[in-house]
Amino acid sequence: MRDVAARAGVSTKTVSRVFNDDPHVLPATRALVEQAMRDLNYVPNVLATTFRAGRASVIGVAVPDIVDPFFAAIARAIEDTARARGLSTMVTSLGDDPADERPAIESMLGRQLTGLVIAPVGTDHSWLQRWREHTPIVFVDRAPVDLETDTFTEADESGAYTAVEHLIARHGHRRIAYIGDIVHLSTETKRLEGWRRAQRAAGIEPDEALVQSHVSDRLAAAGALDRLRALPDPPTALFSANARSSMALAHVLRDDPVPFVGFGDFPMADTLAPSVTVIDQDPRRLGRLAAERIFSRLAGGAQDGDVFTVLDVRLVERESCRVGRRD
Amino acid sequence: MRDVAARAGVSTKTVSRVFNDDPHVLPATRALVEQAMRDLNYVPNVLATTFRAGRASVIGVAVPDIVDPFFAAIARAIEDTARARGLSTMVTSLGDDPADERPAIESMLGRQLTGLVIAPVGTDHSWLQRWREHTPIVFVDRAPVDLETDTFTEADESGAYTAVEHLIARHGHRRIAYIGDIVHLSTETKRLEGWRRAQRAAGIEPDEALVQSHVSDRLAAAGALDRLRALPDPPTALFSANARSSMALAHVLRDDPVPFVGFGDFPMADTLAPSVTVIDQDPRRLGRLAAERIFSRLAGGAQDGDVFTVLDVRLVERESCRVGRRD
DNA sequence: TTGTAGGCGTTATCAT
DNA sequence: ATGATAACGCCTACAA
Repeated sequence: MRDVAARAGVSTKTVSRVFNDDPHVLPATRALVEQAMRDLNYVPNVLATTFRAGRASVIGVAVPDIVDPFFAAIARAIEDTARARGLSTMVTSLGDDPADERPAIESMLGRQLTGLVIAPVGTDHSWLQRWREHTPIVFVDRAPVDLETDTFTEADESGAYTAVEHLIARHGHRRIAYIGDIVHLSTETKRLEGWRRAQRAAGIEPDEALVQSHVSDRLAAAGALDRLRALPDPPTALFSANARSSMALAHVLRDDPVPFVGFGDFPMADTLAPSVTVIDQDPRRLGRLAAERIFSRLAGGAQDGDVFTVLDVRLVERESCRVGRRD
Repeated sequence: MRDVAARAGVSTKTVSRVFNDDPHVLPATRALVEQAMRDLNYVPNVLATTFRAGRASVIGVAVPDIVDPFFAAIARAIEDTARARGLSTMVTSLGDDPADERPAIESMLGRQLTGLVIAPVGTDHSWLQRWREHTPIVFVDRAPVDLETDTFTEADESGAYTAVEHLIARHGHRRIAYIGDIVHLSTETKRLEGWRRAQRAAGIEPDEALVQSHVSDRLAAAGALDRLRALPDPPTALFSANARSSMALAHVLRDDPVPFVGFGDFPMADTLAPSVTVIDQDPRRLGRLAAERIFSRLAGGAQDGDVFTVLDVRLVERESCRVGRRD
């Protein structure tokens, strides 16, 4: 910048002004500076600007796993929204272990981000309270534990209700298993509640023996199915509480289908045979809303307190809910 | 930091030393400073450190689309490798338009990254030359155009050869269509070469009428199939040159299967009916090697010039290559 | 072992 | 409309 200033015969401040489109620069001066910038192909030092501003023009995104298309879609939507405002995006995959969450997130927060979007895996978020003074923090998909902050989730309870109610009312099932993964997540507890409520509404007392959790891969899915089938009164249909479990189940059920509805769409769900009936979420919308919330906070939208927004979901009926019954 | 120094009754430099584990600090002094840091819960300003160092402790990742599991796996591997060394990762999705590539990448490079990994979509990369002086740049999956730099690709030509040779030698096909997407990518041109060579090796003259490109979604896949079927001598088998095309094709062929091998595994490929025979790549390995190359450059590994590494691929035989013939 | 001085590149403030 | 000065927080070089 100094070189540019020298070449144009002005001060560095004027160069700075030209760069920031400050109107208080004579057109002639501006042209001179711009020419000098071109000659030296000057690139402003973002690091210095950032340092001066005390804030990185970066939105942080912390999700369980960027390889999961659901979270990738959220990240992509945040990225697109951020880029439209000239910000970049920094991504972290948190992994499966709740204990790794805090250091991973704190290392992002230490960078003085413009904002942070979290889809958590942890069991406590009270430690985030002190960071909130510096950085807008928004939770997506999963609610925080022991912390109040902006949160965007999907209609977990009513979506699960819809799925289970569909199996009961439309397909006549009375024994419906619940297949889930990480029990402490708000998504899972809500969906389990929906599973219970749909049954009670139909006069069925939920049988906790039909609840299988920690189904995160195909092996676990096969194990869960074995346990269910060994029951004195085995289920005639399945409700899978998340896409990861659904994908594992779909594979295990490939040659021996069981009526089945999953929470969350996933790649090729509509191409499998049978195609999988799902509760469809909208991860892009989730990501966009989360990013926009950060910007509205920055613009002073903190006045209205924390928002807790629940997005609608809808049943996408395909084939898996009506495959021939077993037994 | 000033506050900590004041509270501990030392200079800021000593605080700095404590933070950086400088051995030249008396244990007593160290304890004093650490106590003060705790009291004030001091967090060092990464922005300032970064600025001072002139380099952000960040690895950039530019891929066509982070929602694509193949690129997400590359990004995840880079992230894991980077994090093991205390670096963060910044991700950009480049999108489909080659014209958007340069500004997207330059906005990352302006941040003085530690290194940048690119899976490009563009048609020219000569402009990257001048950035290379400041930042190690590594290409993955796809080779750069008009630029020499470290590159990690897969065995595109021989992988395609293997796939097509399998359809010819094992399944007796002589009319095998090529279904691809973006023609100018090195991956696609190499795979097309492999498609040609496998046929010539079997005494078949490749028929360019069997080449369909721009198959990026289901609609395009259906159109390509229609055109192929309208041929006087339609193909009896298909080779899909990338996972995106394969997923689209698998959907369109769902109720009317055609013998089919795809380049690149994809989610649920082994669960579809028929399950899809693919050439399996290893995106995690690609990502890890790319990240490690950046670190070895930083450590002075530039001496050995640019590397151009080609990773092996292997055929994963499933069902789709041997479904009943159409004709 | 500890402290002082100075500068990284940019921009806000206050003059002119 | 333009410029001089100082400051952001940290760390290197050097001095004590």
